[in-house]
Amino acid sequence: MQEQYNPHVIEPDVQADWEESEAFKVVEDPDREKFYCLSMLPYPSGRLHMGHVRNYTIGDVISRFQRMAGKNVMQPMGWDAFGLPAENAAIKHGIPPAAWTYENIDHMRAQFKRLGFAFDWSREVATCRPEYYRWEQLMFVRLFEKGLVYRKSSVVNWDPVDQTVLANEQVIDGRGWRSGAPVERREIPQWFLKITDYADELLEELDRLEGWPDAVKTMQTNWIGRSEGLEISFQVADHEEPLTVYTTRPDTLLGVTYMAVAPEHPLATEAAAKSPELHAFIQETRKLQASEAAMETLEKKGLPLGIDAIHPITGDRIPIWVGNFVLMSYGTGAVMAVPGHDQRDWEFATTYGLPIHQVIAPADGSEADLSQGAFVEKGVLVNSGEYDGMSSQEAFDALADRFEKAGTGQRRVNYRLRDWGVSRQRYWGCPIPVIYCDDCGSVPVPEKDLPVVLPEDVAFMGVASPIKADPTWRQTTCPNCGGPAERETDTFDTFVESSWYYARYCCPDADGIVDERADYWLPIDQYIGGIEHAVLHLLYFRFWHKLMRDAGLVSSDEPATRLLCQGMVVAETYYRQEGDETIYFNPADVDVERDEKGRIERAILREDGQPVTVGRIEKMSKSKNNGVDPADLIGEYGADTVRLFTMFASPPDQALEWSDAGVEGAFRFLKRLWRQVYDHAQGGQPPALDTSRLTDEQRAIRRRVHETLAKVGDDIGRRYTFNTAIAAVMELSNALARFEDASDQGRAVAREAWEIVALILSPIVPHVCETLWQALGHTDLKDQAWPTVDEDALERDAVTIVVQVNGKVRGRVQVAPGADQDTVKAAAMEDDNVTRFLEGKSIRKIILVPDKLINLVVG
RNA sequence: GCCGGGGUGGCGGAAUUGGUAGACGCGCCGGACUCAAAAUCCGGUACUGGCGACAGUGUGAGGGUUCAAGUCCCUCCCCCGGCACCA
Repeated sequence: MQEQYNPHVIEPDVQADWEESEAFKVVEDPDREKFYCLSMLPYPSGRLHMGHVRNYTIGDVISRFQRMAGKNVMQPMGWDAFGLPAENAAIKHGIPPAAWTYENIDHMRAQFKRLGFAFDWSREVATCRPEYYRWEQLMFVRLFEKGLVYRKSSVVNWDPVDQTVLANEQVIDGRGWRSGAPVERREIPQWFLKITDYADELLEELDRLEGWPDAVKTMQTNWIGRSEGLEISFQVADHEEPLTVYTTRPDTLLGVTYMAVAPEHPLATEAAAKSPELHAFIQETRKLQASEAAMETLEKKGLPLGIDAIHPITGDRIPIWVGNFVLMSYGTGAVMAVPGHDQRDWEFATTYGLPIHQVIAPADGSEADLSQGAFVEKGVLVNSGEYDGMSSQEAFDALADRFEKAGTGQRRVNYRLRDWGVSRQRYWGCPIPVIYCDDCGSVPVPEKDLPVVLPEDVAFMGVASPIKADPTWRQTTCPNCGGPAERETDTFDTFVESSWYYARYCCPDADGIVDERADYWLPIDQYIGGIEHAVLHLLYFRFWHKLMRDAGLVSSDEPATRLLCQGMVVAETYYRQEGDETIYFNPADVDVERDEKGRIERAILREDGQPVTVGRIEKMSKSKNNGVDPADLIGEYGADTVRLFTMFASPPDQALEWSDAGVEGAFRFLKRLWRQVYDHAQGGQPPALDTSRLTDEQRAIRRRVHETLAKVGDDIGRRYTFNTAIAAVMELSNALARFEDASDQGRAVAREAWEIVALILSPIVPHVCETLWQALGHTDLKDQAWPTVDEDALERDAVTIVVQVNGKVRGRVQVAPGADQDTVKAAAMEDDNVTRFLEGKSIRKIILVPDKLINLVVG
């Protein structure tokens, strides 16, 4: 053993050994309990960032712990390799997206290996390879045949200059990010998967996902947004077609004072033909962005169409308006408005001087002031003729019965969830396997003709997709009639690839979507990824699993039993304002000056010695220039230090604030630990531990060792609070530093302690622990089991009880464990400070929390 | 706008089921070692008052429940994530 801790020597050695012995390669073994630990696969952007390091370190710690707990652990890795950034790189630098992507994958794989993650690399997949995406095309074809796929028009952002569809993130302040041209809304035909067919199951099974965070389950519940309501048809004056709306509050029907339709609604189109003002308004709404956030925050505007609906109960004429906030693609493209009892309707009615009628009164008999805002709660009907006095629920039932009998309405369960649009008008994605024939329509590509391969050796001319720009790629013949036909040139949403990769890892060489090995490994025992995926990815992933189940490919209902959502990695920002421009400086180039209390006084750019402004703490990003390159850190401190700090700085589900000084601290701890074990090992092999012959001090330190062992096992194995596990080992290491006992049994106690430390820290810092373990006279820590707590070692002779008087701490007393109230009280009465606060008062009540606290309530 | 999460010393955080607020680490202050510096080691460090024992205050703001509240309830403020074509 070297005297100095040198990660750059030991880490490559340990990693070479893992590589040689294929230490983390696993095969199915029905006789052993399996554990499938999966971290969300990365997009190969080029270099690892700290978010990756955090995500995969968490997964690695859990994997290594479960391995020590005796499970057959699979931890695979792969690449979410299709996506927009590869196309951007191609457009900017002229490199084909495929070449750019493969280069990035090679670089990042090497970085992963340098971090010492226990991945089974034999299962690696890259989603941009035909041998991966062909199975996804096959799945689509089967869903097509099952009727779970359909094509309809939907809205996209259109850049009129670049003549291309823009992603929401490519629209900045309503303009295309490259062209700067105002973006338009455009409807184009696209493919959809019927996720709404599974809405009920996706909702109900959330209740059974006990290992998922409540936050995720709540967000998914709200996203699916199941509601029970009534679909009602309103006659339109001088029109044949009725106007159909859906409402969850039919009890407010008598309070309807206007209707609103989408700008694309046929009634709006009809009215606009006669009114230049309406025409101009509708044209204006085309410039709005397609995103929901943009729709919801825009100023609500509208104009009357000059067409009236007929109220189905009163027969009154109700004006129909066009509203910029109504979307044609949701529901029927029309809504009924009840300004008295819906806040958005109230605001619109107030702006445009539309009447506000109260039809619901508070159930408790109080008054609702509709001049201040809508009364949105349920209550008792008023001003509603024969329905007056009914509760909201009674009125719901009465009105639903009435409309169903009359055939002008029906009860309906509605979902906020919309079907999944999977078409993207981009090149670097999986081709959608459909052929268009003038005679046969949309025909799925026959299974024998799969995969439809995306050409990889392409050049970008401008921004257009090379397979759209190339007139020959799409030419084909119809598989049905043999006539000339064209291929679909759209590709899949990349969420499709990430919806089933976890199943492919189980059997990466299967000749089919998956084979029987999938059912050995699935469901995933622990899934780890960012909270930003709480809804979209995690819902599509659950949906696709059910599609595979219903196709007979897997037998479980849900893909993952336990989910951990890790927080972001954030860091300080430093900047200077130069005119309109904000220039950000990397924290590595800035020196911070502090006052004598450690508060930041100012920050200086090292390069020019001039001050920079200390900005707020933000997610690490290129734009804020506050990223830290993991490669640099590994080069300086080694992988173990980076892993240790990442796990120590905060609990996994919270934001992790980067701190260079904190990394130093982690490195210092490993150096100290190394030194302590080195000093101990210099003393040679101690005799066997004889627990019957220990001194009080030896027993005390041994109790701490086993307490720490129990706590760390609980923290890593159950609570996933790796930060407190590390803190506990640090405390133990501090205690062992003060334990200077060179006697035989003293050294035997220390030996046991250092062995346990090496074992329990090994999931987090595997390289240094492997080396220390060997220095303590063993071989191969990687095959060791998690140590067992010696319950006898945990026994105590005395406990400290906190003494409170009226809830304030006034003293502490030592008593035997399990002491009863009278004993504790008697001990407390001997404390001068306690009796001081009891003087002249009588004890009214005593509360004892056994072995912890006694509260004397006096008055 | 809607849905979800968060706010505790100078900083990251701990307090697991309503029971000692501030573990552990960073920073800072003081000391040892050194010709000196770095590294390392030792001690101190929520705030206010006090030599001290100790007392008072304190977990975003305000209110409430309780013997006891960082933790439960109500109102409000601020920050972060998501909002269906970023991944």
